[in-house]
Amino acid sequence: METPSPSKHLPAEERRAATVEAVVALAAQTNPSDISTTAIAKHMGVTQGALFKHFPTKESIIEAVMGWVADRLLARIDAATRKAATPLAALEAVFMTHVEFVTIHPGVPRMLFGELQRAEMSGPKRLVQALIARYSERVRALLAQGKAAGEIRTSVDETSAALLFVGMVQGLVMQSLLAGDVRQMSDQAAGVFALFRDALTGAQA
Amino acid sequence: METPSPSKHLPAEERRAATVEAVVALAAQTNPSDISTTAIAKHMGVTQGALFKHFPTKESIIEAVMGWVADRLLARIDAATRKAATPLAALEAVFMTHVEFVTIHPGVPRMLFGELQRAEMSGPKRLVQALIARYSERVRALLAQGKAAGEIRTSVDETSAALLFVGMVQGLVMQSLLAGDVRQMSDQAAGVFALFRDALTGAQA
DNA sequence: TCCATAAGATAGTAATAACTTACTTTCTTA
DNA sequence: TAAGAAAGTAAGTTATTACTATCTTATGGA
Repeated sequence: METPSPSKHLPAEERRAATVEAVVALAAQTNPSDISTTAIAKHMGVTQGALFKHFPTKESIIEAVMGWVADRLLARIDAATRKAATPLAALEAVFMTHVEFVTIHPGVPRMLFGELQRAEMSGPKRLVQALIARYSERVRALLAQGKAAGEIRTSVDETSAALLFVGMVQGLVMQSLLAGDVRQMSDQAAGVFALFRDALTGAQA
Repeated sequence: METPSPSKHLPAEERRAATVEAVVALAAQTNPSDISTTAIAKHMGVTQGALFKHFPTKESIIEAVMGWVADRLLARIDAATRKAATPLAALEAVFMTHVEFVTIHPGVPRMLFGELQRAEMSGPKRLVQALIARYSERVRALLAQGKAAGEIRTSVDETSAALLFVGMVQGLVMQSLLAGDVRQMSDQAAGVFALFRDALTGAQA
């Protein structure tokens, strides 16, 4: 379970990074809401108190994790967008990239959702809201470009389509939770996106 | 916050029902994972220990809540199905009924999702899995009927469409969490379902 | 080589969790 | 109307939580 454990002492920056990765790894197996600081520390092969040499609070750890997620996910989908030939192809690439990301880090969507439904406005929650806002903005932009390029019907409501887009990911995540297995996601993703594309382009009966 | 409080002593059956309703009410405002037995009891105007006169464990309380949800939700969507003229109309009625249910009980989908991502196979989790299985089965049956009636393209993959269906609800729930307001859901629901219908029927460009 | 400091270990703290025990109040009914 | 059962209270228990104070060890530069 523990990391290969390089040396016992790590410079602060690396220890912080290792902490974030430990949380992401734990979230893949455990309910995010009962990831304790003790569990994080044990996963890193370090005592619990040591964590607080690098983070003032547990919340700041979660905040770092959310920042990590936002950076990585947005970078990936931006890269996917750049490589795509058309807006519609970009939407598909973004979707597949997102699904792949979730497949690699199955705990991430659970953590995002968990933070979102927190009642009080915490630092982590703010980061998640910002991430989703930026993500939706990109999806909407691609939808608009697709309309301009004549790839997408102009009658399509962009707000609804963007919501449907993120809903598809949520649906796949839920399905993987039901099956207790994350690998099938990629297969199902193609079929689901095909339906989405039909809705956008106007499918043939 | 507390219930109008009828009398201090309630027969066991009513107390159990009141407990379930208290949890559902609390989940609307609080993160389900930190609904304590103390909070439940306080919301009912009763001491914490009193709960354990009626439930052996906290898990059994959650289990009762999940049973309550399954009964009510399935009854509602079955009623909606019966009233609808065609399979496609039934799908829309089921969707709108589901959204309405979530609007009335905003904490319910959070609880379901929270139980689903529990690692160990608990009693509540089993009930949620059963609920979703039965729900998906109904959706799939309507899709098949729609195909037979010529309302839905035969090329539509039923598994993907069913997944998309539940994903739509998830997406709406996430959106309501972002907005911190559940009322807009019903409005957005119509637009999202319109896209879904386009995908099923083959929309006109 | 030695020492200042960064990083970690050990062993605490108070708060809160679910659950229990011993006792009391209310309701039912013979 | 009195007795027994059902329902509730008050005050505990143990375990776990995030966090901290004190002490030890490893690392890198002069």
